[in-house]
Amino acid sequence: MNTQKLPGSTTLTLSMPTPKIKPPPAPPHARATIADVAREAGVSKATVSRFLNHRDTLLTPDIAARVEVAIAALAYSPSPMAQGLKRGRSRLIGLVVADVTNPFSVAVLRGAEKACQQAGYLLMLFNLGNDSRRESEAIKALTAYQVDGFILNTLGGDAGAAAEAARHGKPVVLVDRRHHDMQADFVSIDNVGAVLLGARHLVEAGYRELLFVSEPIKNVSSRMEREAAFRSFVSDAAPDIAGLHGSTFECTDDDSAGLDKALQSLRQRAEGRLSAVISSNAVVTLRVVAAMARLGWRLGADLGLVGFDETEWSPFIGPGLSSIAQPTDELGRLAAGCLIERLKGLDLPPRQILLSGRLVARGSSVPQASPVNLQT
Amino acid sequence: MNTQKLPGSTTLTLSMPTPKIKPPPAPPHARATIADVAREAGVSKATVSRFLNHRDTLLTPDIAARVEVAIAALAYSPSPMAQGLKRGRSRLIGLVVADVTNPFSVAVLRGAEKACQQAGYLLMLFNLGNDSRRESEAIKALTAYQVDGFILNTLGGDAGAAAEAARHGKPVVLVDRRHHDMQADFVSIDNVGAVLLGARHLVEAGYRELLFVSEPIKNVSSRMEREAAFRSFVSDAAPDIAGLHGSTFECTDDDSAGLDKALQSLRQRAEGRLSAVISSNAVVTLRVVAAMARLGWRLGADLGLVGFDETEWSPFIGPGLSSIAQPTDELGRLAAGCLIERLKGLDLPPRQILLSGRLVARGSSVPQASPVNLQT
DNA sequence: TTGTATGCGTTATCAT
DNA sequence: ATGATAACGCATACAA
Repeated sequence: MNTQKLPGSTTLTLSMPTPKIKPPPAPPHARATIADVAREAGVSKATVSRFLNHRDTLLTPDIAARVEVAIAALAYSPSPMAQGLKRGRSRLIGLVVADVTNPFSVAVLRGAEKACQQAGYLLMLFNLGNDSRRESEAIKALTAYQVDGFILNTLGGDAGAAAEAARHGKPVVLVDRRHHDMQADFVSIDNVGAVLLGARHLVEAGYRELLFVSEPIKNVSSRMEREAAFRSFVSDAAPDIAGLHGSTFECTDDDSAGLDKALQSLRQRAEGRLSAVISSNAVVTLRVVAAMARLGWRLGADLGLVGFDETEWSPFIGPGLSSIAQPTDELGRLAAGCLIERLKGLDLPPRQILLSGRLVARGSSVPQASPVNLQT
Repeated sequence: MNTQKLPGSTTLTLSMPTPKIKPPPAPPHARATIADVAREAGVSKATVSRFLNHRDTLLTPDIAARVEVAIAALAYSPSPMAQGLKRGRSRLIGLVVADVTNPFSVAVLRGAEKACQQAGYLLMLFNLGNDSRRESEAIKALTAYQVDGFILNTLGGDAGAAAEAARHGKPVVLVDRRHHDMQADFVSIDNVGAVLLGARHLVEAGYRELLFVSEPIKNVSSRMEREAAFRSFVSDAAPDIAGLHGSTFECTDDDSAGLDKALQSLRQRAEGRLSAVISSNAVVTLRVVAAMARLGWRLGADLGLVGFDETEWSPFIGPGLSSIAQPTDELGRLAAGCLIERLKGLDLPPRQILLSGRLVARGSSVPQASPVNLQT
């Protein structure tokens, strides 16, 4: 043990009493490893590991104490990477979002992130930028990182992608948009109820010619459900309400002219009856508002409007935007909560959690010409 | 090799011709490892690894081809976890955000996420929820995961935290808020220029009694810079402009009464001169708008307003909100870009990248009583 | 109760 | 040019 070769060390002898040949006392600012702690505490790595993971299996108080101080002294914390490699799980949760631009997504993100943090999970974010083709890419990248589970708020176009994740045994929770027959928890607003809330409100306010404006339905479940709910509301209620009529319109990002035309023909159809729009989310709402600005129409008076998603700016658009508020924070929290329960071992058939929306009535749904300055 | 013990396998012999004892051909849906590929291609793990990482060191075309098909056949992709453990880097970037609620943060996040994705990095998100005490917690959690670098948009109150990250050799880029004398790249809007843009615009429009409204300045650099810029604009310009006067106000989340009072005393001070507000970000802008709604004042006519941050809803608040647009997407992209350059080995002294803002003039900064309906 | 040894999936340092 | 092998930091089955 004495005459070992120390690479790169000449045998110059200084006035050091005991040469103390221990391996270089750890490079200045590298993270301490479990081995360092073990050495410091004079125990084996296994003991340290047990102290960390199985505090139930009794250790000698003496030893436990030594390990504890060593850990504190070295500011040791285990490497999640190594743990992940060994355990197969990572305390990471993958969050895939269709579009971070959408206020709804951000709000959900916010709730989910908070819940994850509290449970000691970190979030890996993947934004699709509304490009559904990248969905499977996202899942792949995230599974590569051994995320323990997924929160998905995607178009679900590439159903296979998410399904594969589930097949790998990773729990998945879908938010707002359900994928076709997937084994996964699902957290969403009660779309049927929410649409009813908005539609009834408009009818009660006196509007009769209704238009449901949505982003391209494609196969997005929430859009389909909302549109279907609107349609059936109209056909159910029409017999009882004189002059009630409804139609729908899909509005793309780049075709503002099309939207203008749709709104004009709406009022034309109305022939004196009051007409109104239900918009399927905040992005669409803003498009409708922009169209009305172009047309020089007044919210409420010339055209009623109730939009999905309550935002901080809803109160301040024109006479105030009436909206159908979603409990976004709660949705995010619940989604994360579901996932974490599963990760803790909960084994139940897929659940559906439907939260109800809340109507926030403002000036955009009152037909009487309203004073045009701001009001809360 | 024949009579080895297969744990849990009785020696029952079926009509299988060749027993083909190879280790269970991989549990159905586990990810393929480099060993699987090696076996499939009939080469060593080392060769596969070289094929992946050192395509420059020539491999026999024959072998390379075999490896290639094996990889494709098994849909193999390396485990970032294992790579991280071995290499010490993870292709992960930590993004710490003071407040995901702030539209500015989200916009930056969006730009950064895109750039990272393109460069093959994934984003780990940590939201502080405006709780600066959790800053070091965030850094710690993220370093634990071996993130290769940080993008920080935080209060910087806990300067030590970020500094420590830098000390660990991890590159750091600060967005919008610089920390006290930290060795890090810094990406931001040119605050002085931006404030000038807004202030000059208001003065040109005829406003004379100016109020700068900000969130609590604390030690946040961007808030300090903006406030200072406002102050020096006023003192510089006052000699040349009759009746010009300016003051500042810090507005907290919960004290709407205080804001109301501040605005009222502003108009009182004005004594007939036109008064206006510059707000330091979108959150504050909304607070000011809310206050004006409470007071029943008209934007532009009763009080001028120019706010930092252009949003999708800016055009539709009252007569349109005049704003100082920040190139948020670009800021995010640049931040990520800086970081990735560093990760590629670039070794330069810390850079400062300042982008200039753009004034978007709308109705909220024209004093003439404007038609109250929406206009773009 | 504690220590020893092995393996998780990679990469890198040796040989060959 | 390719193959065996030893880490990386940790958890665990097994031995003591």
